Amino acid sequence: MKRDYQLNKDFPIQMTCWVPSSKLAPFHWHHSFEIGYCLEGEGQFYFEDKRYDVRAGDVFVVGNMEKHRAVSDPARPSRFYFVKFDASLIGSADNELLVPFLMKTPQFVNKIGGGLPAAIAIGRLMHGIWEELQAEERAHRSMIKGLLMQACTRLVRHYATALSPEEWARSLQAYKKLSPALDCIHARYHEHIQLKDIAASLSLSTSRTYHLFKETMGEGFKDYLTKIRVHEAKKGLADPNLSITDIYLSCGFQGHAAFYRAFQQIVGLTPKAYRQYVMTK
DNA sequence: TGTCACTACACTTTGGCTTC
DNA sequence: GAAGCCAAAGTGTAGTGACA
Repeated sequence: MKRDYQLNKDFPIQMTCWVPSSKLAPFHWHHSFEIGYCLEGEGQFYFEDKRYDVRAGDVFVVGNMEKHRAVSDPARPSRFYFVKFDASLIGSADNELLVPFLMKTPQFVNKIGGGLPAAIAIGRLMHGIWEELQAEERAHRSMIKGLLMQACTRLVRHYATALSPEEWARSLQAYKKLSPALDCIHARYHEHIQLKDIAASLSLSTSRTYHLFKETMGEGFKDYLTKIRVHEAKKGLADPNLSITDIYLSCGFQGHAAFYRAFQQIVGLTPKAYRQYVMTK
């Protein structure tokens, strides 16, 4: 099934049933949060430098802008439910539910093994969301939101033991504080924005903003901004009618050299090679 | 149009320190 | 503990040219 990363602003949730290729694809990422549930088969799931074996029943937690990719075992291809959603969908009700998606420490384990109670419960909830999305019965959006919040609550309870209450509260507080800056970046990535602009939106110094950003997001401002721009460029490259020049200019890159370097560094392919890769899929 | 290479310079990042 | 200030180091970008 084709993966489309555009979420409906009206109801920002999307679910797909996906079979990863047996060939290792380039890393991808998105602004939305994501929960994956392996229905069957085997394979591997990669997050930057982390690698997890995949079995039926496993649950995977993907934070926003977290680079990830999956590969199927050729003999036993894996099949997943993936639900993507915007933070606004559940954050407006209870910000604490977002914390498992914001944990960026190297010790964080993205996988919840299939036999664990949290994975079993989340698997049931994912089936429920899928059925609601297929049936589209009256008030299905409320039902889906409820199921998603239950799934996030299971994640919160599962991961609660990984952090002390103080660390948990600090993580949440930092995200709340940084939230206007993240909104600003996502609204203005195509402009020539700088750290000082983000600092201004938070009424903090650039130095303090840098430290806050790094602590909360696990990476620097520039890296985060470049990832968003490359992500948008990838979407543009999927359209053969757009020239590469138009694409990089519309994504906020000031010149072709900067674009090519950033794209190759993050995706591992040149823009042209990536376009060919997408067209042959 | 796409890619690569180079330089100068602006900007970001980092760490230490101070203040509140 | 949170936040700001500062300076040095590191990094990225703009601009340009060459080549396929």
